[in-house]
Amino acid sequence: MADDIFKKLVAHSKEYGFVFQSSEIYDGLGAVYDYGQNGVELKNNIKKYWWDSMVKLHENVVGLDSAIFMHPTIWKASGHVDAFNDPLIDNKDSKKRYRADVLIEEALAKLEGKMDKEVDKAKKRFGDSFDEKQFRETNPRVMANQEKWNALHKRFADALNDSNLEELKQIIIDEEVVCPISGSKNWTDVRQFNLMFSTEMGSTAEGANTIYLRPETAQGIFVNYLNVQKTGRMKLPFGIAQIGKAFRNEIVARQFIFRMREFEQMEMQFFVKPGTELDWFKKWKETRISWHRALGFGDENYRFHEHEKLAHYANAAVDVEYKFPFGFKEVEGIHSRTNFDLTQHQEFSGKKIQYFDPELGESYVPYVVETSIGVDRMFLQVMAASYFEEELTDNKGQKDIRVVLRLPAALAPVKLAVMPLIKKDGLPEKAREIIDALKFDFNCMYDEKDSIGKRYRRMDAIGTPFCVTVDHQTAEDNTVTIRYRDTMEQDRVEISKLTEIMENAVSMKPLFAKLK
RNA sequence: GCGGGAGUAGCUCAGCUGAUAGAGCAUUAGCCUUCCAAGCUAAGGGUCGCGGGUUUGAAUCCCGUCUCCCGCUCCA
Repeated sequence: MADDIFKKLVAHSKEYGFVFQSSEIYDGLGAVYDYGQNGVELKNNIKKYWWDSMVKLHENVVGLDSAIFMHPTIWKASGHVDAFNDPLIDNKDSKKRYRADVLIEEALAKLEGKMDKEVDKAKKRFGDSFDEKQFRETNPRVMANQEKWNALHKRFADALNDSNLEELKQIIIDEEVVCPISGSKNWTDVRQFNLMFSTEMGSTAEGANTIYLRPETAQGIFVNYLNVQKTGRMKLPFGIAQIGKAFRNEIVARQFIFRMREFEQMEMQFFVKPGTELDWFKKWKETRISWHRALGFGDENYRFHEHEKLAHYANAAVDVEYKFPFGFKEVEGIHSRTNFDLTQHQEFSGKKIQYFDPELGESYVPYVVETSIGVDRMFLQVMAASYFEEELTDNKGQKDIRVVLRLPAALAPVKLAVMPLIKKDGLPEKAREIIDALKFDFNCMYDEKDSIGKRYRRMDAIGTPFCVTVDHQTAEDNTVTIRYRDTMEQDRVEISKLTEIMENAVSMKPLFAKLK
């Protein structure tokens, strides 16, 4: 049932130019998607709603746009390099997963065991006069094993050094390593499980450095903390907001645009005095939920999910979850990140990252409260919340399904469609005149093809909140009809009033008024 | 990653056990003019995901591969 709606939503997103699979004509690229002509408008509007609510509405929050490429040491400091960087291999029979390097180390240990056994035996035989070093260097069986060990060890070290995964697998095959559970040698390829994408910077092979595509935008804010604080003369508490792309090489990326390998984040890091972070955490929690609720998708569809297990950097964490067709899922996270990140960067960079508190007369590393929302998840949430299939009955008693995207007007990709009732008698020209007057302020669309009812439905499908129709009366008194997407009702209004009507209707101000 | 299902026109799908690729909607052009889809006429659009194999002949059978969906697993 719910699944059905989700499928329809995916199909609708494609059919009406919201979301396309990346590289579709080449069979697609896993978990990467493109935004189409309507999708990009909706996405931009979502970003604007967030950006303005953060940066414009808060005197002490400023923006930033940091680069995707960053110094590789940043990811050591943040913990991303060590956190998840192992060569893994699966046994196809037991379906158990092992670290390939550990399996090889065990093979090495086995050889060591063999040699030790020989040594022990000899020790017993010769007693006190036994010279272990000499024995090891002369006994043919020990020497053979030592040679094997040396060769294997070198091969292993080289493979690790070059991150040569094929070689690691070959070692496991050559050493006839078996799975302790299934006892089989039926292995998958060795895969490097690193959530970060890497690339080379520098055009010559010798001079090239491995750098990573950022797996989160937050670090770009932390490393610019001093720049912004000093040049902006910012006083604690203050925040830095950023919207940008991040990349994660997910093992399992699923559910349409919910979990993608390339995605966009809207993050705000709020720097506070140590000891006050939990109060601010609470405050931002309320602010953020009110931002979601202001869109009018129903308060009951949102809930908080408090984290019990906390990440290494956090002392409090909560998710804002929305009731998707496939269940309650996270759209935003609010985390109290303590002073972990700034302290780490202070250590790794050797630069002091502190704030001089004029009240206390002393310096400290600020604590951080983060709000982090996925643009793409938010996009999916808005689509899911707006998609309706309405059953209508026309005056002949015929049943009919109307697909309508009840997008908040401020977010709608197209704000206004202007169309001539029929495409002659000067009506098209008049319609274009109206568009020319409005197109700089509102995203408008012209349509003259097919019956007026059909054109209204097309606009419903992409969530256009208003349709203006030019008819024969327009030439007489300069009025048009304006038809509302949600009620399907219409009013007759003067052309000269359209700008004002539209301005009020598509403004984000009413949304902002509801924010805490 | 494992298991299951799927991939045929822009969308939704039909095409049974091998023999010249279909429908509805959508699109384009023309006619008609009518404020809530489905009026008339015509047209365009698919080497049936891709590669290989079996066969006189493959959308259909076999193998591989890619992508999507569901479940499990993994992870923040």
